Amino acid sequence: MLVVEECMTAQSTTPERKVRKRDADATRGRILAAAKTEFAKLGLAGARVDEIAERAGSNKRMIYHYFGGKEALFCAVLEEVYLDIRNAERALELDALPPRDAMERLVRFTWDYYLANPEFITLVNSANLHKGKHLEGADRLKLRQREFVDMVQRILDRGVESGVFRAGIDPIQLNITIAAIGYYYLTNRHTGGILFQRDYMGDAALEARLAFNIDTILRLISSED
Amino acid sequence: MLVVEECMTAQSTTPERKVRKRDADATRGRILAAAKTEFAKLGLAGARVDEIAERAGSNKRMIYHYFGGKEALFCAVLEEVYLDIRNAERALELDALPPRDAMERLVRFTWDYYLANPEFITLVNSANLHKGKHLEGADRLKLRQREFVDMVQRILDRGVESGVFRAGIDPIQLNITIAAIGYYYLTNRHTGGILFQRDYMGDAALEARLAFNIDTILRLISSED
DNA sequence: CTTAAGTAACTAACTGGTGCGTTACTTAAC
DNA sequence: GTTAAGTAACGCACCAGTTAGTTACTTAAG
Repeated sequence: MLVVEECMTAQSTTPERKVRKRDADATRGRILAAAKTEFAKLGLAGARVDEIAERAGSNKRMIYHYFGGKEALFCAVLEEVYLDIRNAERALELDALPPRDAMERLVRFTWDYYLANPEFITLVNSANLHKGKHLEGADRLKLRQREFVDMVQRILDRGVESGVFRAGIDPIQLNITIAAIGYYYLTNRHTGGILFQRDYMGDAALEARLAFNIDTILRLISSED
Repeated sequence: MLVVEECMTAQSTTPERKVRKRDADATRGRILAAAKTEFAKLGLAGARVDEIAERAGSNKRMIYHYFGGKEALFCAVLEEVYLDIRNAERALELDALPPRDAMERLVRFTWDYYLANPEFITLVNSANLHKGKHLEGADRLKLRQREFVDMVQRILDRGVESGVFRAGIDPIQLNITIAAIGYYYLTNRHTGGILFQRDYMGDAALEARLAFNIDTILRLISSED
């Protein structure tokens, strides 16, 4: 009710105020993690700011304090998950491997990463539903992306030089294809499982799909059969 | 078309009440079409029932009358768009083509269909965000899906028999891969355009991608280079 | 008359965002 | 070292605008 009950009892009234030890970075981090989970599960429109606050063990006010609003929080989540995957790819150090091994390792890694981080896929889908506008300001990410394409280009060049790959393959098209064959299978795992009516996410099915993907990519780039 | 025939000034009392000529099927169809557009653009949670009603030139009560609710309407939209694509594939009559031509035609068709019907992709993404539960009752669709897989199997068999395809290719894996390489490119066109920083949806880019996709599939299934 | 199609007004619950006060920590003057 | 002033972190309660779903009613059609 709107009954005004102030003025009196100025001090010492508020009985059960839970106060957390202060740690700005930790709170910010918990909010970001909770937002990642929530946005991944329900999308931007479906996610609830109250729910994110509660999951974070914080409150709504802090979300607005640290991030400015729901959409800005979504931007922060998106940039984080994209940087995470690009950093993980970089950590593979594929330049140190023979070209064929490097490529197979990249296909395997991409698949494993999607499988271990399903939020990434749904978050990217949500970003694209909103025409990518939440990613437009992420300049650091664009740089990382370019570095990644360059790395794939180097692998291709080494493979052509050593005769195992054919020449003229566009690293971006290859990149997109490597991502596509894993991403599609996993992003559509629910509708796929229903429509194809066969084991879709069991160990055997996942193993078979990965093998098919590796085969697809190697046949695409190999210089001979 | 959406011609609205108003019964002008029927009784002089309520001055501006627009009354539509009665046509249950047409109204149902307009609601379904409006819902398709709206769900595709904003997702299940982002779509607004009021907006769908307005776009349909109808009102909210009719949505509850014909479909029962927002989620049931989403189910109806989903089943419709899936049946549409499966019917279009069937209409290709690929059984009448030589196996290599049939496969190339299927890759082209899949790409063209996604390009011409971008709602299909975002609707499928939304369905999967909700774990596919809105598709579970669509039994007619499961049958169509199986027929489609069988057709791809027949093409593969004919190709093996005539020596142009290698043996042992799983039609479902192939199917998924054909869809994947087109779907991924288009569903992630916004983030892809931003991150790769090059022409992504221009005519030249689309043509190049289609060519790459055809090449990928033919290399995957061909018996020789 | 009866039935089904159609419409507008309504409501209860929700939701993103804020106002405003409180508490912990830092800093600097004395 | 003590303390007062300043600042950032935090929390509760609330609002104003939505939103899915409903009720009550009107009207076309057979």
